[in-house]
Amino acid sequence: MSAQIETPAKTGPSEDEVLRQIEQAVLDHRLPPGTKLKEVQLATLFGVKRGLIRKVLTRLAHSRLVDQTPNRGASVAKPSVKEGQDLFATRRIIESAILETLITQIDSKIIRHLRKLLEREQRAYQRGDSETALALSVDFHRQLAALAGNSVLDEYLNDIIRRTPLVILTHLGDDEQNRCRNQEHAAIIDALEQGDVKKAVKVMQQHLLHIENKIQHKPETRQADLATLLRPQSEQTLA
Amino acid sequence: MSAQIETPAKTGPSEDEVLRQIEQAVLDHRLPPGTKLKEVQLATLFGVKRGLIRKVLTRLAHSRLVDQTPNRGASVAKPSVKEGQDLFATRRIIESAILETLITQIDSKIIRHLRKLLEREQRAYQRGDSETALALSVDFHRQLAALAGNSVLDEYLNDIIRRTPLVILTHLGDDEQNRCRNQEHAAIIDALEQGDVKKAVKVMQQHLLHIENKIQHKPETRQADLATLLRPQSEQTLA
DNA sequence: TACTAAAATATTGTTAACAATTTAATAATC
DNA sequence: GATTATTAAATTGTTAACAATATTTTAGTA
Repeated sequence: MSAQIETPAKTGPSEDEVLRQIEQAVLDHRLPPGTKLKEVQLATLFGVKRGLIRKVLTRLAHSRLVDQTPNRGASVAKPSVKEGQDLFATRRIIESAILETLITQIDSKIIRHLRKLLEREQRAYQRGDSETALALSVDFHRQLAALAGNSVLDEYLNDIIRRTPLVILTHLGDDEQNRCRNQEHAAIIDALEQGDVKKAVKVMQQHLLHIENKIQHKPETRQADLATLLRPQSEQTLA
Repeated sequence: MSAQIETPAKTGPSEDEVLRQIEQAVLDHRLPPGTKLKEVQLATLFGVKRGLIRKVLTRLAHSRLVDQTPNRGASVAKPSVKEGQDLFATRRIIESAILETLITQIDSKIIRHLRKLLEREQRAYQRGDSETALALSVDFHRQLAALAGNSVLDEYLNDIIRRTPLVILTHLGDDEQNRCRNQEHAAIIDALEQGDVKKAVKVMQQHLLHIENKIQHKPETRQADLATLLRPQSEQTLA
């Protein structure tokens, strides 16, 4: 392989790409709540200008993933207990509505699609790949929202999903116990297949309450290394 | 009073103030969908720098109140029929959930507060002040959301409320017929007072469906210019 | 006139330099 | 040593100048 002498004017990632990568890092628990997001550091890390980062941070703050204080910069948001409770309560409402919307258009193809996703999730879990398992369990909820076909509900659920890790890490800690149990995902698929919405909704409610009920007072939080952002790009395999 | 010779370095409105004013203008039907939002024009209008406006437009686009196309600037969003339907369907879900949350904490004080608001709305309507009437009827829904006490539900309802005029003006037109009927607001208060959530929810559903059902195929005032039609594949921002 | 091409204008996008502020480091005082 | 001042460094915030692109106007041609 030949050495590259001249720097080839590498064009960095776009604004949306940077945004997505930071969102993904939060989702993957690589960026814990409270992490300071310094502009020059991010700019060099992503290979973009500071102005780009600045704009992205503004957008992230607008959707409450980031806290911005004048003259003191941005950091990954740390939702209050109240906000966490409200978020989960709303999540139950939205996810129930998604199931009720989805049931009207369930067919065997959708069921197969969901089972396939679930299978991958289970396999990842069984082989101890908890990182992939987490991503796939998030995907399960996302797929339900997308399949329901209501773009606004989809939008809102995705907003909630992005903010959920912040609540869990702030108030519960990064523990296997605080994640989706995939046998409940299985039960939801079963109920959908049977056309039993009420049951599907009930399981979903319990599924979410399982975590929600734990939200009380916080344990600890530490500052994370921004360089973890360089590691990532683990392709979140999405069908 | 002495004449002021020197220009006193008037400090313009803040970023948030500019944002709110534009949002309010949309809410008041003063800024119809499709209106071009030119940066310098807005900057001089508000007495701020262009950079400020630029940031505000980014935020407005992030919450789908504004459409932004690279190199062609921003304009007030024109939601599609599909988006309009999804928005209204979601609104029914959210407002119902708000009523169900609110009912657990209803007391005579809240009822009095709502009736007072309703009275002002009715008076404004009766004296032909349709601008105030519109604002107050919006306030009715907003107050319900605020009183329910779930900050995320509140956030989402406000998001929907801000986007609703865009749907109505794009697909129905600025007509008295396409507004809240305040006798239905009255019926909702009555049901809440009686502690009858089911009835309150039912009235709310009808209330919203009254407008929602009209959304069909657009009377489309859009003058299709050839340049836009010939432009290859506008990038669809996927949620 | 109707159409095309070219120039002029207007508008958005980007950048680097600088200002303002906060944070960290060092020195001074008790 | 602990606490407060003082200085230095780092970080965020702002701006004006310029570049890139789009739009309008004008001129040219059949």
